[in-house]
Amino acid sequence: MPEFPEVATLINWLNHQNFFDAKIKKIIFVDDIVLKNSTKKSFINFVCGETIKKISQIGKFIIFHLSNNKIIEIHLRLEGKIFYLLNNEKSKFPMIEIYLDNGKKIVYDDSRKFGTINIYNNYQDLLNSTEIKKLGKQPFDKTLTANYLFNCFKNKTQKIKTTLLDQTIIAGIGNIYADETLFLCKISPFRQTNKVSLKECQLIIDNCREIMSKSIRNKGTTVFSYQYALNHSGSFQKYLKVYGRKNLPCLRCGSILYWTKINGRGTTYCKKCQK
DNA sequence: CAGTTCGCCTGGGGGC
DNA sequence: TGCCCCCAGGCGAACT
Repeated sequence: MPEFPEVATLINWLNHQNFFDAKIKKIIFVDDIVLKNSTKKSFINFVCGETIKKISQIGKFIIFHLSNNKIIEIHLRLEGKIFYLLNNEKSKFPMIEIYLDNGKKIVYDDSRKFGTINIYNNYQDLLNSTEIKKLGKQPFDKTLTANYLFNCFKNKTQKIKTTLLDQTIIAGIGNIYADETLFLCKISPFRQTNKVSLKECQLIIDNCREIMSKSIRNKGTTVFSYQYALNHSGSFQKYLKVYGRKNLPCLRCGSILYWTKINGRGTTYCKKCQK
């Protein structure tokens, strides 16, 4: 599932494609369920005739900046993908195909239909939107500090695993990087959030950044069907220490890794190493 | 109000 | 080989 490093990889890839002067010509919908604040008709009216200027990231959100300051905001959720294809190429589960006047198309592909797409008249409207406004710090934001985290954590009694997935605190951590970060920090996913020390807050930030940087260098983690482009997958799964390794020996102490559900999320951890 | 559970959705993997 | 069941999970809504 795309988390911060996978979204960053995708955006980096897209920004290296050459569609920035091409005009959007027509849109074909297979399914419009991902459109949240527009209809097929208003979406078509909004984007047709525009060009894409650049693509940026906020947490797990992908931001398409169009001509005339228009914005398309995409969240891939679990299985969403964005492909840049020749007109005669086909992805597996296309939902929206955006045809450009250069013989190619941008395809939003999503087998589970969980993704979301919103449109905004300008960047400020995007920043004022409920889903963006409530986001916390991004992983590499300089203002993400131990003190900030400690302050967010101090009144929380829920398990730290749940808190790390809370996008209003750190925007971009998902299930894989939450488990990996806690393992590196030697913190049990069951630990009550307000029992995490200031020192451990710094550890969480450092380890989270380290894993995410390494993941981005490896073009993300491929589990299930993640691809950042058609037939291009990441390879960070090779370096995962706990996620997907249930019942395998801990790479630090050798004891068997446990798997459980915390707030409905699969969680793999080492009972011995993580306190 | 904080914390937890539910439901959205469907391909694919496991069991038989 | 085919069929059934159920799991995967981000996040908003509903619930406790």
